[in-house]
Amino acid sequence: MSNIRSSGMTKQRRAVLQVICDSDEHMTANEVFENSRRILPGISFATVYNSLHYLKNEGMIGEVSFGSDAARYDRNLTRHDHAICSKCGKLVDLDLSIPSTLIKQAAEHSRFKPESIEFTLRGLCPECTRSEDQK
Amino acid sequence: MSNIRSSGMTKQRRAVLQVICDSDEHMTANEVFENSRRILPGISFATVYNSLHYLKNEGMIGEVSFGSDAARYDRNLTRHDHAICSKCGKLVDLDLSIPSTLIKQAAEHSRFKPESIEFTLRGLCPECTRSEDQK
DNA sequence: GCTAGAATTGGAATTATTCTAATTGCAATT
DNA sequence: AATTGCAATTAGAATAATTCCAATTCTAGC
Repeated sequence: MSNIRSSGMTKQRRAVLQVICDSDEHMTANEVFENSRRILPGISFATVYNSLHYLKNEGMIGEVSFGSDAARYDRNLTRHDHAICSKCGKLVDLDLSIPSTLIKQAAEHSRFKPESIEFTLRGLCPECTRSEDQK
Repeated sequence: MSNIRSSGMTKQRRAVLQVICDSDEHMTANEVFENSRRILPGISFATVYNSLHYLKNEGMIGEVSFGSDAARYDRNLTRHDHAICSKCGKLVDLDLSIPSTLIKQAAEHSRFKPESIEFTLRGLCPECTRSEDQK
């Protein structure tokens, strides 16, 4: 039962979910913790992690990560892609239409049973491109 | 100068590079450290990280990461894609031909200056698919 | 209401990564 | 060829990220 009223939905988990749903950002676990404390002052870091894992498993939030930085969590559940700046680390969402032939190709090559697919562009964000040009 | 003989190529960095080039795996920093110690017993963990970052910047090794696990490093420098098992975490390389229209689309949407692109398939690996079926 | 078992929490421990003071090595100068 | 000053590199120590597991809280059956 992945409903907001389902039994597993404790007040801690609801607080974590609310924090993520109220933000446009891709937050780190630490940022989620800081914000969750405002709603539920006694919540522990471990519980935030438990909640993030739970909510991810229930399909209520998404997790992304790049390089060796901390993982990030967001409310965007629809399939989407990412662009990440190789200089400042800025992460933005993209909506691309991935050809079904590409998915088929990937599934065949890997012999995996596909669940989801994702495309990542690495490059310079507009701000960093500008500052590179000035050099 | 990203040459194996360039001045920045210290014995520590050479050891780290050798470890990665001698392995088929996508190793964590910890695994690289363990193996580097065999070549250069006194090397520190921090130096392994420094070396990994240096080698990555020089384009001599690749870094990938998924979810909140540790980042992984590999020798495969050619552009390639990944499939990751959502159950056991197994990571395999894929070679897909990404249509140039997709790259253009991504660059336009994000307004980023593209450097590299990557496609990720999440799903069940053949082994996990089999064990799921048996349930 | 009581009890056993399952689910959840959070303090403590572990693991991953970065910071920065100390060291090393190079190149210009004597 | 030794000396100096500077920049690059190293690695111990600190910090940050994540997980473990004992204690606690729920829940269902009696």
